[in-house]
Amino acid sequence: MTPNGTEAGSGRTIRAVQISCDVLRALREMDGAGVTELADRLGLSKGTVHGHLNTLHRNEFVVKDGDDYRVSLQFVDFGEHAKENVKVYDVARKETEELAEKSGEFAQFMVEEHGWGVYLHKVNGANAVKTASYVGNRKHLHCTALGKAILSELPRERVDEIVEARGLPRQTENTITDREGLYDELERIRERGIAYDDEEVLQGLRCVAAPLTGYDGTLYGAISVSGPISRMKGERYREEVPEMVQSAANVIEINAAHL
Amino acid sequence: MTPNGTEAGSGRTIRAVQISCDVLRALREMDGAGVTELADRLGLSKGTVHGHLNTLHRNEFVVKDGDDYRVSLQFVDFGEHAKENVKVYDVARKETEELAEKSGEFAQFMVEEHGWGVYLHKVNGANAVKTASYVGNRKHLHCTALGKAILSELPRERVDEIVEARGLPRQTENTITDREGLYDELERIRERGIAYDDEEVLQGLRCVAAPLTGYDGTLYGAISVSGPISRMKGERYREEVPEMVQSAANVIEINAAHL
DNA sequence: CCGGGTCGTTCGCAACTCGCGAACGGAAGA
DNA sequence: TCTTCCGTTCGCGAGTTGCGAACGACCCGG
Repeated sequence: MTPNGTEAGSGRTIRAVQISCDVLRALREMDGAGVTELADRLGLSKGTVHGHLNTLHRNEFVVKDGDDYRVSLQFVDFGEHAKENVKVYDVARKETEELAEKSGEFAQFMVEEHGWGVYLHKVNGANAVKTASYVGNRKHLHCTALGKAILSELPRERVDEIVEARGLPRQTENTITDREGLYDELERIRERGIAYDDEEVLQGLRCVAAPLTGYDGTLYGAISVSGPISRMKGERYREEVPEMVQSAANVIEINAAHL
Repeated sequence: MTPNGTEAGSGRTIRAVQISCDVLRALREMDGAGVTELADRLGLSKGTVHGHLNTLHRNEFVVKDGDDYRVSLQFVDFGEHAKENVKVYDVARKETEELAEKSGEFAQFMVEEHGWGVYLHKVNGANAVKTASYVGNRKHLHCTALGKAILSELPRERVDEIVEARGLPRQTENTITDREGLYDELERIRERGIAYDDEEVLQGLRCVAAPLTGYDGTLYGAISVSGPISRMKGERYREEVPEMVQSAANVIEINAAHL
């Protein structure tokens, strides 16, 4: 059994529950839908879908808006609880805000879950930069500075597991898409203690990230500063910003020690 | 069939899905738990609970941390989607921030769902006041200014339905706990266009709220300003703040018109 | 170093659930 | 008015699922 599940398929799974999960995922992706629409998409009978929606509705996981069903706001409540369960959440959140202020740039905080990188906080500094990601968004780990910082502190077999499960899809022309290249990059990150993203996600955007690790080696996540290439260059990109990120990371790690 | 489901129980429900929902709710309340713990609490066999957790884990709705299971961060993602589905979310969010800045107090935005009041945004003004509620939190509608503002714009039969389903539990000694008293209060709110909470939630805290309605009568939610009784009194409490709230509500309503 | 207790996990079996498909009723459009 | 589309209901039989017992790993105390 893997330590932190990303394994493909094992043990018994309950068909009815699987169907409800499929229904929920479809509702999320479609931004709401009717019974017939869902039944067609999922290859199920209308009666079946209706039964599932009815059960989910009683449990307040979906809302009914006329004849359309949508994912309910109870997910916000559950999500908030999930965030609170992240050990360093409160400290990291506060420190991310400070990092944004100090740098004047865009600061973010990410953790790993199920082999994905999940954004948990994002703060605009004085010079706002728009990004497509939102809090709760799940992204591949290999193609952002934050994700690579996280991967760099995971044991090799876990990295393999994640690559196996999630793949290394190309994001831009700078994306690392082969396993060897990833290993090399992670090694460089471990040496520096800092991960870079040089226009790998978005043209003209650079990002500097540091992993957050406990003294016992546990990995908490990563924090970063992103900004346009016009401001992120030279000594600022190589020294100044990395030091700010590193020192914020240290503060979080120290505060995490007595939790 | 009710227009916006709060009805008790009708139609077929799927037992396996019901069990998984119970498991998720229990996990949320217990902040994570093991198989045996859950089985005892829910009156199910260990094997059954394990099967459900396994299915939920495959679908990434729970995380496994050693032998404990917890609600996953995927709920954050789903929650974000649910928020985006709220029509006035973006406008209301922005206007809530502005309201906090103008008033210097604590501003909030709430919508109704499944007979609950759900906080969707909260902003601290210059003079921060701590409150227990968080974004995504679900509260009874009858015991806050925001909730009463919402109820005041709902048709009477829907109010009855909600009272039937959720009850009128006492929060403080000022809580309205009988149906007649509630009707009277809602009538006063409709006359003024403004709902007050005079230490009904927390001693020393006052709140001023306005409902958000479309021109066709649809109800979007409510926004409010809360502050300590020391600052919320006299003309400021009766005129100044209500006008600020009202005008913010108008901006939202105007922007909502062309959506 | 051993043994009792705990835990998560697996598995076979029987009961009953649940997915199907057809039929119904209402709403909207031609 | 007739057609079509939708959500909803319902009976039936295949097969899913919940149970309980058994297993193996782990921890702790003796």
